[in-house]
Amino acid sequence: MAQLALPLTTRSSDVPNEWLDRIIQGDCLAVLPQMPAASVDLIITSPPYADSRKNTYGGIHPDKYVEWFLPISAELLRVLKPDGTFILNIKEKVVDGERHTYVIELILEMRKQGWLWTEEFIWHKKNCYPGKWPNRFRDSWERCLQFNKQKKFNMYQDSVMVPMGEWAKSRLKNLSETDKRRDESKALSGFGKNVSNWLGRAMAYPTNVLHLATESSNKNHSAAFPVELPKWFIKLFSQEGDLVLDPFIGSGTTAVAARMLGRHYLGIELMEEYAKLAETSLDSL
Amino acid sequence: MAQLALPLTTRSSDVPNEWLDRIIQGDCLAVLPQMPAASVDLIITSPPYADSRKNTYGGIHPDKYVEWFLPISAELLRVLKPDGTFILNIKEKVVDGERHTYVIELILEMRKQGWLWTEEFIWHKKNCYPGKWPNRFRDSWERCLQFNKQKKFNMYQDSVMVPMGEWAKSRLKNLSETDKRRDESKALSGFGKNVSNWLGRAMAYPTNVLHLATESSNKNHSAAFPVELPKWFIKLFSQEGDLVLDPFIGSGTTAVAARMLGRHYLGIELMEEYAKLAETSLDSL
DNA sequence: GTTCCGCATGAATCGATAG
DNA sequence: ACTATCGATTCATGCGGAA
Repeated sequence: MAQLALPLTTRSSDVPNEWLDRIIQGDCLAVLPQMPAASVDLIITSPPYADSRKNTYGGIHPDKYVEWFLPISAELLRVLKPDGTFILNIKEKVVDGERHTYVIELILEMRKQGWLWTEEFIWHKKNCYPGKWPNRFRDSWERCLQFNKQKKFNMYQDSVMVPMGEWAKSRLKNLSETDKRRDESKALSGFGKNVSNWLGRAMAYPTNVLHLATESSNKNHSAAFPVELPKWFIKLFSQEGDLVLDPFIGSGTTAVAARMLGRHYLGIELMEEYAKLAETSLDSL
Repeated sequence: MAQLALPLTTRSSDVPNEWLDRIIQGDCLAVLPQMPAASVDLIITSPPYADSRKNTYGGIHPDKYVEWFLPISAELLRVLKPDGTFILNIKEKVVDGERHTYVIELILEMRKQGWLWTEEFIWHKKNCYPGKWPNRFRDSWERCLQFNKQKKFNMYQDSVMVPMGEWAKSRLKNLSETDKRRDESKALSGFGKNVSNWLGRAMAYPTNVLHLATESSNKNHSAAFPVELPKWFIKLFSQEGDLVLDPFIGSGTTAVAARMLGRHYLGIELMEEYAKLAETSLDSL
């Protein structure tokens, strides 16, 4: 098991150590029922894609996807804290010339389980998979579905603010260098509320569209899910010391992101090969 | 009625003149049944959004949206040619803290009518509505759902190719995310305006994500969507002389786009005020 | 002519207030 | 309690006037 290397500022008080900072090799449907209820602050995962090829690992047939996932989402609902969030990264495959409906059917069924479908973020993959088809362009986006247990949940918007566009740029450009230095030092020393307010105007809250390139470096894992994606959601929906769960951790991206941000993690992975890969990724941090 | 001003190279041979290049004021559910079957090459529309407020025009209650739209989509299926395409621009509202499910329910019901859900394009609205809320970011995207009658349909991919020169160049530099997106959108929307600038550059096919700003200022009545949006789909799914239908034409954006591209149009609009506005827009072309 | 800057303007959403 | 209306919040864009 990977051991905790980076210091963490706080600990989730109500979760036994055995559920913290580990990669557990096994079927999440067998592991999750052993976890205490309401113990996880954030769940983020990218489950195996639907695949009609029979012999592919993790390939769930599109027609069976909803019934395969529902028992898992039921367990996730149980282990999530009331004010926690579940982010599901998913995209429907093209089957027989059509977008398959398993994702939208899953949303409807999860709502029946008690999940609230709070939001749908778009991950725009700037360097998407190349290719050309006669009746279709390259698919350059995926859904990041946000589910919650309650209308009130933890959200730390300030942690993901981004630089503003044109307006702030031109305003900042007009400041002389001295002004900038003076303002900066003022803000740092805690004085000059006006100035720090003003500097704060250079930052804006993001929208529900994320622009991230996929990572091509890691050829071992098929799902090219960039570490920036879980990092963004972890910053947005958890605090240091919180517990982040990924029931399909694959090569460990979510755990790496969590550790980099000082959060506890729990990763579950069915395939031994991937579970080992995840531990290796964590050890090299 | 608006008269045809720009020359058209060809004409749809099998559609009576009375259905060509007109804005018809009336309820599309009353007008469409009078149209010949299989007469339209492309349908593109942005129907009234769901709205729970009683006194708003066009406000369909979210819970009634699917049953309101299905009779219309049935007629659209009838009038569309077998190799034609239907583009539906739509987005779900937030109701009681959740994304409402009427859009995804509509997809499932339209498939039962015989529509194929071929693709889902994302329209990324660069200038989305401002605002701040404790549990939600600004919504900066809408769905453009593509439906077809057959797996084989007309698609003219070359007509929407984009230059990759500028985009590739900016990738090498360390531009901000906003700058990168701006360059990309400049390439998309600039096509057709400054074609000479792009001559000799490498061209690439676009993806299923469109970056376009909404048009707000200096228009008496705000156009629902930017004219570049219907233009893009009209170029992609029709040829000169084809017939483009918009059953909720509003201020006439789709008709303007069609005429600019040498396609026939038919616009239907319930509100007299908007129907007149659409004719005015067309006359000023 | 250019470039720069100020300003109004949105297919929104939440929370409080009022019936 | 439950529903309808209103005010506050917020930022990318493009126009028009000014340097």
